[in-house]
Amino acid sequence: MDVEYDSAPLPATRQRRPRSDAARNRAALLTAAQALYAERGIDVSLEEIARSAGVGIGTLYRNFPRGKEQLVSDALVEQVSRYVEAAERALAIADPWEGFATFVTDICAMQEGDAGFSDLLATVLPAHAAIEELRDQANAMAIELMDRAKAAGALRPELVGEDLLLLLVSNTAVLTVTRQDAPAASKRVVALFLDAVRSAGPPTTLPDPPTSAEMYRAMTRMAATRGCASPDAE
Amino acid sequence: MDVEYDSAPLPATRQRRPRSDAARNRAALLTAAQALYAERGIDVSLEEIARSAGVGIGTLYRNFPRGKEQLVSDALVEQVSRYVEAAERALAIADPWEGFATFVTDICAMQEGDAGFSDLLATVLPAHAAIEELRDQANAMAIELMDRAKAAGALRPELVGEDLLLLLVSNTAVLTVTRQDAPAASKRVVALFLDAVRSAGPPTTLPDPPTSAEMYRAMTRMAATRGCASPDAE
DNA sequence: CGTTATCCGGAGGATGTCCTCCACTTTGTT
DNA sequence: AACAAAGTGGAGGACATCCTCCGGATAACG
Repeated sequence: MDVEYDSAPLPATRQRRPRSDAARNRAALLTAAQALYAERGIDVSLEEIARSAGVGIGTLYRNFPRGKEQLVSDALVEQVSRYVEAAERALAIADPWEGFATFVTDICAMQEGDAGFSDLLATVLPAHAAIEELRDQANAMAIELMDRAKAAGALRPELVGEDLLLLLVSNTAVLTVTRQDAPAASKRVVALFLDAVRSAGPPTTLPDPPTSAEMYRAMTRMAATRGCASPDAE
Repeated sequence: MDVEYDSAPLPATRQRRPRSDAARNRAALLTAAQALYAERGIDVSLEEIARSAGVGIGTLYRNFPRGKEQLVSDALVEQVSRYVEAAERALAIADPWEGFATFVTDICAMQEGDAGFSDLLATVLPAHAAIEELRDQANAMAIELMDRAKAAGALRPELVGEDLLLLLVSNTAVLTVTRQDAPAASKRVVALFLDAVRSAGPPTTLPDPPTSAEMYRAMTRMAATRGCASPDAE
C-alpha cells in the first residue's frame, strides 16, 4: 500500500549535522558526574552535577532522559568494565590463591578509590543492560577464581559467589563511614575476610586498625548524615 | 483587696497535677517509634510515627523538642542497655573464647532483630549522654572480653576494639540490604568474622549463604531505595 | 547575513522531609 | 458548672530532591 508517499528512504528529513555544543555538554556532564560520584557516592544531587558541569538542569535531562538512573549507569560503565579487567588479570595469575586474593583486594581497593562505584556494587540497576552484563561476566570469572582456589585446597569449599557480594556490601558500608577519617579501615576488613576464607596457611599480617578517635569522628559524621543533627559541627 | 500578694513562699505557682493524656501520648509515641524503628530503621519519618501513635505532629514535638535526634535516642536507650547486659552475660561465661564469641554473636543477632538498634550502633549520637555512656560501658567490657580471649591464646592479639565497630558497621549494612529477602546472611558474615579472628581451632561450620536470587532481589531493592527507580516494582 | 531546526537554561510543579506556630480542646481544680 | 493552665493537632514555612516545560539563545546551513 501507500502506493507512493515515496516515503523517501528516510522521510526527506534533511539531515543536519548535530550541534557541536550538544556533544560537548554531554561529555561535561559525564565528567562532572564521574568526579562527584567518585568523591561522594551516587547520592549527589542532579542539580549539583549540572551546576558543576556548567550546564542547566534541563540539558542534563535532555541527555539522560531517564534521569538519575541513566546518569549513574552511564557514568559508571567504565568503572564496571575495569572490574571485569581486574577479574581477567586475576585469572592470569598462576597461583590459585594468589589470584583469588588479588582479585578481592583489587576490587575492594577500587571501591575505596571511587565511592560511586562502591555504591553501585552494593546495588543492582536492572535497567541498564550493559552494566548488568558486565557484572555477570565478572561474577562468572569470580566463581572460576573461587573454584580454582578451592581445587587447590587454598579456599574453604563452602564459599560461594554470594559471599563475595556480602563482602562488597560490607566494604561499601565501611568505606561510607570511614572514607573521610580512616580510609585504611577497609584494608583491614578485607584482610580479615581473606583470613577467614583461606583454608590453610598462617594468618596474614593485618593492616593497622583505625584509631578510636577516627572511628568516633566517622560515626558521628554518619549520625549527622542520617538526619540526627549534631550541634558540634565544627 | 488582699493587700497580700504576699508572694507566697514559692511565688504562688500553684502546682497542678500533670495532665494524664500527656503521659499517655508520650508513651504511645515511644511505643510507635520503637516498633517502626525496629522494623524499618531510623529513617522512618516523624510524621509516620505520630500518625501510627494516633497523635498529631505537634504533640510529638512537645514531647521531644529536639526532634528526631531525641526521639531516636529515647526510643532506643532500652535496647542499648540490653547491649550492656549482653556484655555482662558474656563476661560471666567461663571459657574466654566462648565468652567473646557469644558476645559478638548476640549483639549481631540483636542488630538483626531491630533495624533501629542496628542503625544506632553504626553511628554516634553525641547529644544523648545516657546512650553514649552505656555504649562506653559496653565497649570497655568488650575490650575486657577481648583481652581475656587474647590471654587465653584464643583470639588474635592484633585485634582491637575498633575492629568490633567495623564488624557492627558491616553487619548493619548487610542487614539493611538483606533483611527483607535473606536475613540469615548476617549470621554467615558473623561466623566468617569469628573464624578470621580466632587464633586457633578448626573453622566453624558456616551458616548457609543467601541464594543468588535472594541477593539479586535484595540488591535491587537497595537500588530502588537509593533513588534509582526500577520500573519492575511488582 | 538571515533562517530555522536544534538545543539551552532555569522557573516552577510535585513530593517528601523536618520543624514552628497558634487557635482550639481537654483536663484538673475550685 | 466554670475557669485557666496545660496540652493538642494540623496548617503551613523552609528546604531538598526529582523532573517537566517552554521562551529564548545558538549553531548549522544557504
